Amino acid sequence: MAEHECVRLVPIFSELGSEQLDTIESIVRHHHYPAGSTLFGADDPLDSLMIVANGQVKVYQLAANGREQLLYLLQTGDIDGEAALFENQRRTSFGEALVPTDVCSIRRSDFQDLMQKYPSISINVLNVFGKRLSQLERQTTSTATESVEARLANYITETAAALKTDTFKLPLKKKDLATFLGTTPESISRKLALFERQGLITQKPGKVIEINDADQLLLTE
Amino acid sequence: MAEHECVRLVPIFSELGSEQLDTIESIVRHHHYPAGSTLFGADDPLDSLMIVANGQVKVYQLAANGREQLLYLLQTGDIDGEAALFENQRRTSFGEALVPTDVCSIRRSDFQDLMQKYPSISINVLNVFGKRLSQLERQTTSTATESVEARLANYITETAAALKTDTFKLPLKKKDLATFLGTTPESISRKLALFERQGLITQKPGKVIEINDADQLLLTE
DNA sequence: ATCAGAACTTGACGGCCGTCAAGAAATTCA
DNA sequence: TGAATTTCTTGACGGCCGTCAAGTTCTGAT
Repeated sequence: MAEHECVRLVPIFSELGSEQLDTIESIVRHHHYPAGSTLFGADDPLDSLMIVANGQVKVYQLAANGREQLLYLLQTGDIDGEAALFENQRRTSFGEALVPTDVCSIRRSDFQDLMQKYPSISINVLNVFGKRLSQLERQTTSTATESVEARLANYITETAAALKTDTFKLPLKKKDLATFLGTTPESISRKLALFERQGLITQKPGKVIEINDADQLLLTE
Repeated sequence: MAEHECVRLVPIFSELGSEQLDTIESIVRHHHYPAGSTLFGADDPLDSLMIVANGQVKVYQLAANGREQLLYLLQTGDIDGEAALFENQRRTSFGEALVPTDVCSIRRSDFQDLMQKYPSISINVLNVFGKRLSQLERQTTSTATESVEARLANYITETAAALKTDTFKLPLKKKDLATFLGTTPESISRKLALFERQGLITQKPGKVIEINDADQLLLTE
């Protein structure tokens, strides 16, 4: 892995010059996790900011009743760790590598120093947090007020829109998708079968979905 | 209303000196809203950071199906406006004054200048956002995976814990509480009656609730 | 204090969807 | 490639809870 790879790839450091990136690189720690492993505790304490240098990470939260909820699917370049930024914040979520994943971490105190020194970093982090807040607000509203059918229809059209294609492969297993949408794998199977019967989508082998009628899909209640 | 009242009362400006607060005060705009009015559009554009100087504000979001979801209940000193901080962010939520409320607002560009000049502000805002993110993560998980009964029990114990008392008045009408918890007023009535029958709480006139068995309440599934 | 309107409670009913189970399909690993 | 394991699908069933309705209590304005 080339040096600087990780810090140069993260949007939150985008305004910084080469020397400043070198400084940051010197305080960053590198880690590698095989697919399926848990990024948590171990040699990576909870009070660090994590940067996904390469790979994919699922971020879960555990509910009181033992169920888990998929909160985020982090991609290369994404960061995680609200917990890294403040004291007295108990982390209740945990990450799991979906594929072999490289991660860089910066300790809380180091990162706070950086933010003091380079205000642009804080502002960039604020942007990230703001987007995440908006996303979570929509997700909360959605799971609280809409049917499973509507949530799934919405997820499909949003994913297609993000990928700018009508035919795409679901990036998650049904079980993960279920915990993300606040439902069960069985319900997802059923609803997809329903959409297909209605002619709204076509299911192909390998979790591939083709959208036939995006407009009608969005009208699903 | 005394000058400086609003900027001096907000935690995000807590590290600043008196002169700096004067500077900020000069770019702040003051507003007053009677109880029940909507803080939105009108003379207050969407691209401002809002500070609740005095009063209470409900922040709602509208779902695709027309239902509304109560996201936050802002108190004096709280801020709102992720939307204020980035471009290209469509606001989907709206605020409503619960009681007569004073609000100060700072325009996005002004606030961004402030953050560049005084890094402590960004860091304080990050703290606020981080807490809000954590709260929303828990709320999402809760509405997605737990029963109405468990969510209500949890809300009651949390509210009591926050107020450090076992007897307290519900701060919201049942309808608002319902949209906050992702349920209906009828279900809340029923579940409270159930808790009372189980001896876990006692309901008194005026939306006052007394908790008799907090431990058992938390075990509700 | 009185009264109108809002908020709340309670019952009956029905549908959505979660659970359990069993068989089919797909993926992984040797 | 072939077998073992995981994932997925489909059916049957039941319970939670949302909806509608009607009666009651609460609240606030005159």
